[in-house]
Amino acid sequence: MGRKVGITLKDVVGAAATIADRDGLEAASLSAVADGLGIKTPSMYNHVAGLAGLRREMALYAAVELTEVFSTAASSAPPDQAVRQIADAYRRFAKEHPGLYSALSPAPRPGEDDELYEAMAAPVLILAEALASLGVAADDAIHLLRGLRATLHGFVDLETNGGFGMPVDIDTSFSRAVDVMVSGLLSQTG
Amino acid sequence: MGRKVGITLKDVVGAAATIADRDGLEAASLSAVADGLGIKTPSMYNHVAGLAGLRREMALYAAVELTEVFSTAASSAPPDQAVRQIADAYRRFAKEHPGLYSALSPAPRPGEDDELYEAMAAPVLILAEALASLGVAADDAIHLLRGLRATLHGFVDLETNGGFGMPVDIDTSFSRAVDVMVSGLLSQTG
DNA sequence: TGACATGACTAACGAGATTAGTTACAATAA
DNA sequence: TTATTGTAACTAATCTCGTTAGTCATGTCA
Repeated sequence: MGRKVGITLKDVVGAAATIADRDGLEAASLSAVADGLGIKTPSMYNHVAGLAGLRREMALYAAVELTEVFSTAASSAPPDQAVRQIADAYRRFAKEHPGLYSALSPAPRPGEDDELYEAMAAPVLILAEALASLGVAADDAIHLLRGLRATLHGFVDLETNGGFGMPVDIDTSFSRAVDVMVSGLLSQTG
Repeated sequence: MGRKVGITLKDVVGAAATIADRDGLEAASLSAVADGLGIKTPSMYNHVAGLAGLRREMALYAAVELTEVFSTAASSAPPDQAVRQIADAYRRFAKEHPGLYSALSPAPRPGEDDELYEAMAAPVLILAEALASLGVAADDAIHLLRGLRATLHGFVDLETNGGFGMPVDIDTSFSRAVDVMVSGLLSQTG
């Protein structure tokens, strides 16, 4: 007993992410993750602050990953295509990592967890920059950013939770929704 | 013992909704609802099929309520204002009944629960009619309906889960998002 | 070499969901 | 009126999880 197995926080979050992406966030319980790592449930407390702590680490990891995904998408395209590239990357991330994606909600209240708050703000800032490069007026920026975020999040959330019943091509629906939102933004701001 | 208290399914769902709207869907556990009704947890099984059954009844109730809210909103305005009225009513419902609203997700897979499926389709149909009255082409109807649903759902979900950090007027953001989506729809379809 | 921090462990408890079996009451049929 | 039956409450017991407390082996470092 007491054998050190050499488990790192990365291992813990990785195992949790794997379970969550396969079976849903709820399935990534302390006991399931411990099982996956080959340790007993109470030993999880040597790595994370209980279930809430595990969820927090998953959210942090998800935010960092999403930031990188956004960053790659934004820089791999001409500025006028950045928003669309980010939108596609967002949806791809959510579909490939549904468990991690759902770990991003709810967001911490301001002042509750600054590190996580910053990490979750990062991808939003990248999207904001991409919008700015399209010529969105600074005055309207926050409103339009919110609208676009709502459309992106709402779409992938409905999609992964079975909200779209009709067997009509969903890729097309997404592309159209992003087009409507982006072109709508521009026509409003001139 | 064995006293009949005269609890109806309506009572059960009502008590669950009250708890869920106040403390979140998770808080509406079988034991918490039983407590609220003054009965023991196992007696809940005389009214609903376990926790999953309770959630299902809550979703059904929420869908019926939302349908009525949509119906009222759609008929209390000229056709060209119906979509906006529905959008506002949608957000109001989600903010007044956050627990019930979150009970609407996930949706049942087709064939899994026809009654619930139909009930949840009803408000979507009302929104579809309102869109049709704006002159959206039938060909595009499904894509555009999905886009609008995504924006509405994403907005209220982000709002209630603390996703909007900035202290900038959220009513305005919502109104702008709906405007963008609706006018975008129209310009795309000609 | 010995003290200490780390990270595993066992034991124990509480909350919640669930199942099985029991019982009181009300309505209805003989 | 009385016997029967269904409803809806109950207790008892079990399982899974999360959590805390306390223990112990191992590697590091003075």
